[in-house]
Amino acid sequence: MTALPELIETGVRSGLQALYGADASGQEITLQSTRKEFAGEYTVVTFPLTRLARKKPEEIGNELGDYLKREVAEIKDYNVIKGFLNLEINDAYYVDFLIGTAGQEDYGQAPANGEKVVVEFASPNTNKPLHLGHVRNILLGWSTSQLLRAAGYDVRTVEIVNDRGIAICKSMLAWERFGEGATPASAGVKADHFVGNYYVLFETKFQEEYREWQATAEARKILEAENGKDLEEKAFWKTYKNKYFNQFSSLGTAAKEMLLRWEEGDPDTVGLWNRMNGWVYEGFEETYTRLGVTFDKHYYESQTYLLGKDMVDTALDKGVFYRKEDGSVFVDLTDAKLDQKAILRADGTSLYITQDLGTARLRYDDFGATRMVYTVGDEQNYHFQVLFEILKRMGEPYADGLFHLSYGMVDLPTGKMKSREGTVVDADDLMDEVIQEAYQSSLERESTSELSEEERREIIRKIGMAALKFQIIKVGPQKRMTFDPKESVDLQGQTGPYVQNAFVRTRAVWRKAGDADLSAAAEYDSLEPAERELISQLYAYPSLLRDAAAGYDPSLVAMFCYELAKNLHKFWHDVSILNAETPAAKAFRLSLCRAVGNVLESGMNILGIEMPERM
RNA sequence: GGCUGCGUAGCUCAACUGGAUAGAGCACUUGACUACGAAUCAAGAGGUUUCAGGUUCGAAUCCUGACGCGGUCACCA
Repeated sequence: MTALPELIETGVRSGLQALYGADASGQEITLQSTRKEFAGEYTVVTFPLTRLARKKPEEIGNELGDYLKREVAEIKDYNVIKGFLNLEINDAYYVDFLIGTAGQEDYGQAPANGEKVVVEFASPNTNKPLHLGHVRNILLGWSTSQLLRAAGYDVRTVEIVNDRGIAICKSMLAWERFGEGATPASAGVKADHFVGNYYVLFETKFQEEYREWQATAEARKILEAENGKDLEEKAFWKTYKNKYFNQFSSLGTAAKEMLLRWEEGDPDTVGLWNRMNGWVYEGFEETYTRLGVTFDKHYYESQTYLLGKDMVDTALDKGVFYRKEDGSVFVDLTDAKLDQKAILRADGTSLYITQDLGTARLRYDDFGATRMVYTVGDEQNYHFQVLFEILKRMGEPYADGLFHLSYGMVDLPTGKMKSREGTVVDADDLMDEVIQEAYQSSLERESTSELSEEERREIIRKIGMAALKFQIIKVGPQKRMTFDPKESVDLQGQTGPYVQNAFVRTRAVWRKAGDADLSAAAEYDSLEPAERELISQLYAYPSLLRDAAAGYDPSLVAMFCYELAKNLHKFWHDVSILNAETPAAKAFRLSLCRAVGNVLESGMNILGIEMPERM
C-alpha cells in the first residue's frame, strides 16, 4: 500500500501534467498537514506552482482539487483557501487502515535495518551523587536510544564513568581521616550520597584549613606581594585557592599524594578506592533503576585513560598528526575552521581527547557499531567537533556515524545550579518529591480505592515519574531549559499524567466492553471530526518516529503523545463509545480506542514512561 | 576580544525546517459531572516573534548590523 503523502504527490504531478502540460518531475511539491481550523488532512501549497501552471494560486487549487478528487480514489473531497489546497481522505480508506494496520500490536516499530548504534549517556563522576543535570542527560540519552530502536537500529547503551582523579581521592582522604570506619549501612545513608558527603567534608575541612592559614605571616606576605590588582582581601583569597591547594595545603598535599599512590598501584590505596567506588556504583545503580534505564556496558576511565596512544602512531604515519620538537603531538585543524589541538603532552602522556580516540575505537571493537551517539552537554560542542574531525581524518570506519547529542544546561527559576551555593537539585530527592506530590493528589480521588495499598503505590510511582520525565523530555534537546520543581509536579495540562490519563480511559472502556465483537467496525462509514483527527494522527506515527530518530529528538515524540492524548480526550467528550448509535460505530470506536492506547503506550515507552492501567 | 548558540503571551515551551489569522500548557475569568473515569472538556483574555534594515508571491525561520543572555577559547577533564 502506497503511503498517502507519496500518493498525493504523484497525483499532483500527473495533475500538473494533464492540466497544464507542466513537467514537475524535478520540482519539490510542498505538502503539509492541514491546520485544525480547516477541513482536510493534507494540504498542497499552490503558490510555488504558479510559475509552472501560469495561473493564480486559487485557480490551480480548484483545478488540481477537481483532478485529484476524480483521479485519486483515496481522496474524498477538497477545499481551497487562498494558495492552499486542502484534501480530505476517504472514510473507507481510514477505516481500513485502522483495522488492518494501526491495530497491530507493534504498530510504529520499523523493521530492523541491520545497523548497530552505541548510545552513550549519564557518564558521571564518582565523587558525588547524581543531580538534575544528570537526570536530563539520562532521560535524553535513554529516550534517544529507545527511539533509535523503534526506528530499526540495533542499539547498545553505554556509559563511561569517571572513576579516577583528584576528586575521588578527596572523598577517600576525608573518609580515611574522619570516617572512623563508617559504611553506608552503618550510617544508614544511600551509598553514593555517603561517599559524596565525604567529598563535601573534605571541602569543608580544606576551607577551615585555608582560613586559618590566611592569618599566618607567610600568608600575609603573599597577600602583599601578589595582590597586584588591589582586590579586596576576600576576593584575592578566592582566586588564590587553587594555588594554595597545590602549594601550601596539607590536605591538598595529602590528596595529591593519594592520587600518586593510586597511580603507582599501591594496594591499600587501590583497595580503598575500590571500596568507595563500589559504594558509589551501588548508589548509582539504585538511581538508574528508579529512572528505569539500563546499560549494556559500563566503561571506566581507570581502564580506558591510557587508550588511544597506539592510534597516535598510525595517525602520525598517515600525516594526520605531527610531532613538535619538544616531543608533543598536535593536529592541525585550521583548514576545517578549528584550531591546532594537542594530542599528547611533551612527556608522552595522554590527554582527554587521546582517551576519547581510544574509547571510540574500543566501542567499535566491542560492538561493531557504525554509529555512535554521545549524550554530552553543549559546553563540549567544540571538543566533539574536534574529536569527530580527527576520527574522520584517520579514516575510522564509524567516522561518518558520529553524533554529539548536545543539550542545553538546566537552570532553576532562581538561576544556575551551583554546588558551591548549595542550589543543586539532587536526583533522588527530586524523584521522592514528585512521587510524594502524586500521592497527595491521589488522596483527592477514589478511582483506585478498591486496589491494594501496594498496587496504589505502584500507580503513584508511575504518575510521579511520568510528570518528572515528561516535563524534561518535552523540551527540545538543544534548548537550555528552566526547570521549575513546582511545575514538574503538575499533573494537569501538558504533562505526563495527562497522557497517562488518556491511556487509562482507553483501558477503562475496554474493561467495561468485555470481549466485544469488532467485526462490524469495517462497516462504519461516517467519521466524526474527532475520529478523523485521531486516525490521521495514528497514520502519521511511523513517519514521526522516523523524523524524530533522524534528528535524535525525543521531544518530538513527547509532543506527539500529548497531541494524541488531547485528541483522545476530545473524542471521549464528543462521542459515545459503549452507547454508540450503531453496532458499527461502537465496534469502530472500540478499535480506535485500542489503537490509540497502543500508540500512546508505545510512544511513552520510547520516552521511558510507564503507563498505569488505572489511576 | 575571536568563534559559537540562543532571544516567541506574565511564566514554561511549540511552530512539520520559507507557508494560512504565530500555537499549547500554567496562571487568571467563565461554563460543563445523575452520561463509557472531571488528573477531563468547552469558552474568554493574553503577541510589533529583542530592535533596525534586506532577500520574495510569503520571514519567528534566510542575509547584514545593533542590543541582551549563555557556552567556549589548556600540553584540565
